[in-house]
Amino acid sequence: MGRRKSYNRNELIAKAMTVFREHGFAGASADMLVEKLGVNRYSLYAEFGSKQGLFDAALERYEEEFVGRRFGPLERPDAGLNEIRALLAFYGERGPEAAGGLGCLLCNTAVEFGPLDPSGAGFVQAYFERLFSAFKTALSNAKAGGALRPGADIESEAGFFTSSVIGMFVMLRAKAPEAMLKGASNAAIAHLEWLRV
Amino acid sequence: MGRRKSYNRNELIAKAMTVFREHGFAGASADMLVEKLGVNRYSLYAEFGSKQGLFDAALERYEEEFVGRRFGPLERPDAGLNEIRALLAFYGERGPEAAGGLGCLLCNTAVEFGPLDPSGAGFVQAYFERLFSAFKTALSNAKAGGALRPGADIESEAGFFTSSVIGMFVMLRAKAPEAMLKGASNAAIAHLEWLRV
DNA sequence: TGTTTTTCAGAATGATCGTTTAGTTATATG
DNA sequence: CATATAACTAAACGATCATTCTGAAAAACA
Repeated sequence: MGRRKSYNRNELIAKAMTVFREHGFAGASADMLVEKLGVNRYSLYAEFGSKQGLFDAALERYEEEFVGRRFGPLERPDAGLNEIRALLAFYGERGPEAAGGLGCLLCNTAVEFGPLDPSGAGFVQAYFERLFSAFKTALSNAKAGGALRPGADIESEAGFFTSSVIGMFVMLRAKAPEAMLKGASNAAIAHLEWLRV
Repeated sequence: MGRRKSYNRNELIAKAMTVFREHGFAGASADMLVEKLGVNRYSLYAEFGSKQGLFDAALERYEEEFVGRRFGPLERPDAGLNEIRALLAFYGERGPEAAGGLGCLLCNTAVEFGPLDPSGAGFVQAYFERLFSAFKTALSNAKAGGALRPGADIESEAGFFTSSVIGMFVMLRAKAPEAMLKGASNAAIAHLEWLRV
């Protein structure tokens, strides 16, 4: 039995999420990670194998925590239009100071890497599918309960809401003017209310 | 009078746009730029001063050509809902194979740099303002001509359409499933038609 | 033809990159 | 207390980075 670890893996991943969210994968150097995570580089490589390995762990954690927290409510069997509305309102109310220009890590990664998937883990595609599916689930529930306007195309509406929230993530990331963000959320909510019968 | 240039500045910028669009700023090395632009590195630095200078020229060109081409129609004094519809249809019909997973250079840059503006030229903020303003112009024209549903909040709708197209740019960039993209465009168009009287 | 000027081709510079290494330190066990 | 083991510290490694430099080549002019 040798020297005990003076770091906690989960804490490292949590800090890494913030660094990668702010700087991207390419913009976050190993030196920066060492400094901001407060751990020596030997332990970083021992624990995660590589910078890419740490990045993958951060993406996975982000999916579980952040995406799960925000989109989980839409995935519940009893989810409906109210859950969608709460989500849209949440993002619209945040304003440019919220999350300090970080945006969504998975959305940022989608843009940074484009169609490439260096680790082959498919985090970005899974993310898109999850958002799309969450909206479809909630809309389908609303339809089954007779709460959705007849003739509403669930596939289209789900794609629409997915692209709306992704657009909001980009605006949050780049600290776009607040009027744009609030407008985006308000109009999306108005459209949602129109869908409701 | 000495040796003549064997490169054309405008051609270099056009090629640079594609390289930066695909790889981002950080992901495009000087070696890569030299190779793909077909020019020697001395000329590159002589012409643009730095990699950042070339990048800025690419952003400016992109704004003029691509953003101008797509959003220019919305900025015309006679622009209305038809121009918005054509724009949404254009992006929705492209599919994941279009533009080879490139997305929109300015949108990609917004995500890559977040709130930072290394060159201080404000290209990203100007881009957001332009998109927002273009939608506002077209919607205002429609309202003035009595073609817009009474009570429609132009600021909200403009923010909404801005976030929708930005969301589509991210989907195009990351080659998201085609159903999501088509759905996003179709629902946005349906919403636009609902706004029309 | 020689000279001057500009661009090209390739190498070099100093710094940074991701990752590994070697010596030291801290811990548990016998 | 001595030993073995694991983590820490700091440096090093080989490669890449953006930018500059140097000699060669190409062009126009006298």
